[in-house]
Amino acid sequence: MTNNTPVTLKFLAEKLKMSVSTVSKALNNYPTINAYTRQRVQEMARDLHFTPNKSAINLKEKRSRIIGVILPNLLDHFFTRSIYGIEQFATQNGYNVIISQSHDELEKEIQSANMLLRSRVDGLIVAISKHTQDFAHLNQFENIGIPVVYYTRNPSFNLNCHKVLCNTFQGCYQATKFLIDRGHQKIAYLGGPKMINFTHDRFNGYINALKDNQVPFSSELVAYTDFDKENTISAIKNLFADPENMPTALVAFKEPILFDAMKYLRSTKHFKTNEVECIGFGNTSFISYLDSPPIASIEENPESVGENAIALLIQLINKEIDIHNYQKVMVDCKLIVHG
Amino acid sequence: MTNNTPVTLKFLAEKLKMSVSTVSKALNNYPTINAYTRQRVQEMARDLHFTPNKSAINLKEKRSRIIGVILPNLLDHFFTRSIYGIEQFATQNGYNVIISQSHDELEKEIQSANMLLRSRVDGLIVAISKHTQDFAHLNQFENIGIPVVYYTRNPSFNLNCHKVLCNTFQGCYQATKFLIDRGHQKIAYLGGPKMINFTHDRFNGYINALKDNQVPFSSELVAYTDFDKENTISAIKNLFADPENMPTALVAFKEPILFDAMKYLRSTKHFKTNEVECIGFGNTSFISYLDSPPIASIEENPESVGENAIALLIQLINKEIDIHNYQKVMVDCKLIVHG
DNA sequence: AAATACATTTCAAACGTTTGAAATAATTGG
DNA sequence: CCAATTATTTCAAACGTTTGAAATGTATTT
Repeated sequence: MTNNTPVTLKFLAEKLKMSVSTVSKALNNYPTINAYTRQRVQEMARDLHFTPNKSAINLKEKRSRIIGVILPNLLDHFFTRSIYGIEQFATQNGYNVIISQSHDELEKEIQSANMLLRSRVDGLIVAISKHTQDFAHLNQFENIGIPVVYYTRNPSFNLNCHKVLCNTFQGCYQATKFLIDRGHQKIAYLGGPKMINFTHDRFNGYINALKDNQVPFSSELVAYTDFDKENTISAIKNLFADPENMPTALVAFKEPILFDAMKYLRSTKHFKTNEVECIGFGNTSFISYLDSPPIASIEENPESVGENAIALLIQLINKEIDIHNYQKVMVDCKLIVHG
Repeated sequence: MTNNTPVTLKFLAEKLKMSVSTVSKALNNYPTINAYTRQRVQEMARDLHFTPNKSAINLKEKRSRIIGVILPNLLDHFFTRSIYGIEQFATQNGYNVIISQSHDELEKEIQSANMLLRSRVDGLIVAISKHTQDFAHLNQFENIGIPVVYYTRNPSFNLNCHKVLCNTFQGCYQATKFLIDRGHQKIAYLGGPKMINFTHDRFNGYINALKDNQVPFSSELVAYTDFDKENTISAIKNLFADPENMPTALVAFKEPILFDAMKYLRSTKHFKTNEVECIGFGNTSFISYLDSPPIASIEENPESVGENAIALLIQLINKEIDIHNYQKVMVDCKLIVHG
């Protein structure tokens, strides 16, 4: 059953007793090929299950129709959802996607970059690891004309790159404003790792919402954590340390962290009265199953961020935008108020 | 800054005034190449950022070092976790992974398959769509010698394929046994769509656990649903219809469905007394945030399923196992009891 | 000094495809 | 019926790499 001579153009040509170029042109519907010939070739190709060899075509055409994606982790909900958008858009436009996880390690990110460079991807989408300070492994791509789009996590100090970002400032501003409008004056802010660039954008959204609405700012209402539960709890303890001056609301930089915080608060007497209204970034689908859900979520639209990233990348590949005409695309967040 | 003449072997050869083959062999550490020459070549390659063109190598070596993965959906937690395992294992073994979503549609699955076939993937891992009855688009691969491994979702009636599956029978048996051991005699079973093959394996696990422990089976304790919330609730209503004969425990085929069920039950008086103990397949990380979590979860080890699939695939690619010597690998589930 | 052995480099073909130029065949017009 | 047109097919080079065979260069032996 297994056919061991591969069905190539040459093989078809021999079967049909014509030249390789005729076969090739017939399959590609060249107008100079006689209609009857074309039909014969296409029939034979179908019958023998001819499949053009992409490696050969890539070599000839100097492109791969493959887009590389490097991201920290495939378990993070944000990235999973963005990949969903990227893959879908890519397929619609005739591209394949190769995904590579850096596990938030620089060394693995470099390996992934080199692997994708060898594979001659037509473009690269990357969410950098939290340790990435040096960009040589990523700049290689642009140096040989392969466009790179940074999404979400990006080099904050380096302006010379294409970026697609959540408008996390706007999201945080909106959430804070929402809480202010509900009458809160003591809104705590629980920020994320300071090495991730958008941590600061979010903080600015918070600050600006306070300022624009004449709510006094207090540094005692601000704490930072990372993804570790212990750190989150100790941050929360600090925020809620002074019984005279308890926050009545909380904005947190990511929902899983918020859930840890809320779980802890619920375990203390303060929260039982339900006076702390919480909002986090994410909009996890599981929220509907929580007994005491956050009052709202900041939906970051990861699918849309992914789609915008690949849409921009494809424009760069097609040279509809010059590779050095650096773009910055912002995708707005949306405040989702729960039940 | 942008270098427009690509750095190829030929380019290096001209720079170094030697032949292309010397350069190639020097870079590949051929012992016949003089040590000094090798060093000169490797230095020049490094300085000029030479990157071998994989398309050319693929064409020459008749392989791509790419593995294709087709799965229904990148939002399903099971698949996301399995991809995590697949990608990691692939990278460690020098393979890239191209992922393609079928969105549970046959038409899209066929498109994905054809795309991956053209890309000349070295092997294919596939979780079929729930509508896949005909396998022509997947059989193409084996017909030209490209191995295919089915994972999780697989053609139940077709024995002639490689399979890697969760031992969902064992998982369901274990869960049911656990509930019996806790004293339950009326254990309800909420099954999934009947067109997914392992639905029946799970049911058999349930049935066998009952039988082996002399717990009477009643068909009134069994209902089926799909992923739709309304269907789940109406199934639950049926299961808990008779106040004289209420189940005291529940095994559900997937956690999100279980959560819908539990939420509904909680909204009725019966559940407030907490007499219904629930277990579902999945072990979602969010369980720790639920106020009334399931008593246990059936961990399906998706990463391990993914890893087993790709490990088998690589053995098939390397012809360590004959492509027609069809393998069936079972990955055990583990019952996780929640604190 | 010729013969032999060994080290090193180069040649040339191949992988499967595309494509402009050249060749050939078929058709038309005068 | 020959020249001019047009239609159709084939040639040949190219994409970047690998690799066995052939060629060249150098050193050793007699």
